[in-house]
Amino acid sequence: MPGPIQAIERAAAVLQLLARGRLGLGDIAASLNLPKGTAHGILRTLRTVGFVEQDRTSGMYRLGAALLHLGTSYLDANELRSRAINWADALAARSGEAVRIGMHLEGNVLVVHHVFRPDDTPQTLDVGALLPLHATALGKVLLAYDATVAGPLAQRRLVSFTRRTITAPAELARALGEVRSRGWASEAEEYLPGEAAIAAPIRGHGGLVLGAIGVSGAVDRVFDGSQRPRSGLVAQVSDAARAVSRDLDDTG
Amino acid sequence: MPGPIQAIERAAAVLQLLARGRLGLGDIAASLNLPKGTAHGILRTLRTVGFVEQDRTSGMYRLGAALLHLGTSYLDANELRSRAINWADALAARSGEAVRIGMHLEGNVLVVHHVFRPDDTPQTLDVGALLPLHATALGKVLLAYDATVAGPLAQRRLVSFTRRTITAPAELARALGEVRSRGWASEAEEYLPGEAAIAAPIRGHGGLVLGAIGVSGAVDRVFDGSQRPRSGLVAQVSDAARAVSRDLDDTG
DNA sequence: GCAGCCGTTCGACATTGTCGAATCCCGTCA
DNA sequence: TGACGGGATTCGACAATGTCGAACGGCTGC
Repeated sequence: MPGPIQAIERAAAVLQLLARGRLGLGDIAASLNLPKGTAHGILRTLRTVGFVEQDRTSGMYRLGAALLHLGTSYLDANELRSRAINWADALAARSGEAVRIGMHLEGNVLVVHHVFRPDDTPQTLDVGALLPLHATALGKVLLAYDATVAGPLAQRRLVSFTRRTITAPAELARALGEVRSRGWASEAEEYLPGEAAIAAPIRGHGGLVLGAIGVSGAVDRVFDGSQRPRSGLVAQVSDAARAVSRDLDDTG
Repeated sequence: MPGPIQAIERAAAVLQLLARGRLGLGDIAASLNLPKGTAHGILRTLRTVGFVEQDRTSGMYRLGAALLHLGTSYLDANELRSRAINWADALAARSGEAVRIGMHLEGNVLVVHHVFRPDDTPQTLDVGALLPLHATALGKVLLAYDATVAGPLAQRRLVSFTRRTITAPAELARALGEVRSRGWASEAEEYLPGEAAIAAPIRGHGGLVLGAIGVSGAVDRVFDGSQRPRSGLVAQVSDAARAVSRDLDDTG
């Protein structure tokens, strides 16, 4: 494979950096080990195409509006998401909980679809959000079934979000074995206090795991009195996952 | 201003192209007047950074998942949106209609926020969608108040979406004058049959129009018996727009 | 009014991307 | 099965292009 184009790689790195928040030219140049002049040229170009905007007064750079449209255009073309939308709605209605669909992206779970819990409480849409692999039910499913996901994670430190986050690699490995044997994953207060989740794998052509679908909600609704995921919810999630997989296999 | 970086400009053009749908290498090269080899190098680079994906079997290219995260990261940093969220919720609750907030992007209205109509009917989120300037209430507001928006549009043909879409430049100019004198814009079945909308400008520092906020819904709910926008709704929208503007001015 | 910081410009250099032809791969049709 | 065709991909020589670091200019806060 011949070499990638340097300027484009650098521009992408700049965008990834800015996704974490607005930065000044100096910070950007320093983070990427680039001369200020070079970084400025990249920024200037990204600004002309609308991928980056600059604060008039402070001079700081932030992401631009054109990226929003590109991001949502990705969603429209996403096979997994478009197939899963109907099943996700049904799952949310039946389970009474919020439903999310996730895929692997560079050591994270990328949320590609989100159906609000069917009640009137205000909720924030987290389509496009990145979640940790090891602390969410969606992520555990991806880790358990996709070798290309699990490999890179071995290098990374398992960061702790709550007291119950799994941070020991051995313990995570055991949990993933359990996921594989049961065919679904769960999580209680490992990422957000008071929140629990259940997820199952979505499979494509030859059983290949493409993503995960799951419900999440208050821990006392998702888990029963004996600290276990409610079996009714588990069945609903598993059924939905199988339905999406069948859908993908039929037409894909 | 020194020249922008060619490779990055081209990469951006490729992404904009792919936002319209998946394409083969040949199509991309032809559309951009590039040799296939050059286009391939750009695509290969965009693939390594996750901005583009390629179909294993057909070889076709489509946008990549990394863009989704960038797009939503833009939303998090967007001042206008974050200020307006609370007011948009309130407007939706009071009016009983869907609320959208739009900004100008390259001759279109970019939807940066969307609150569903507060009932149980299924609705699709169109944050990130691009709407026409001349056929929507949000767009008319932007056209009426922002010279940098109106200028470029003069060159473009006014495409027709329904029988009621304004396609004559003179008629549009008259309508925009009316918008300026009233302080708000409306639209009935000019974009989607059965749909009507009302919108008002959101202003920043020195009265500069940054975007627009408005409601949209069934034409017989938004308009009254005599084909005019319901005055109650107009007042609600105008109030919301003023509230957001004040919010922006206070802290911006 | 001075010092330091930060974004921006500039021009010489050679690294880097560009180009178009040649190659490979795969699905299709004879 | 074998030849065809359309597509993606590779390759290497060329020079156009991006890179670099130093110098500039405007701003803020001492």
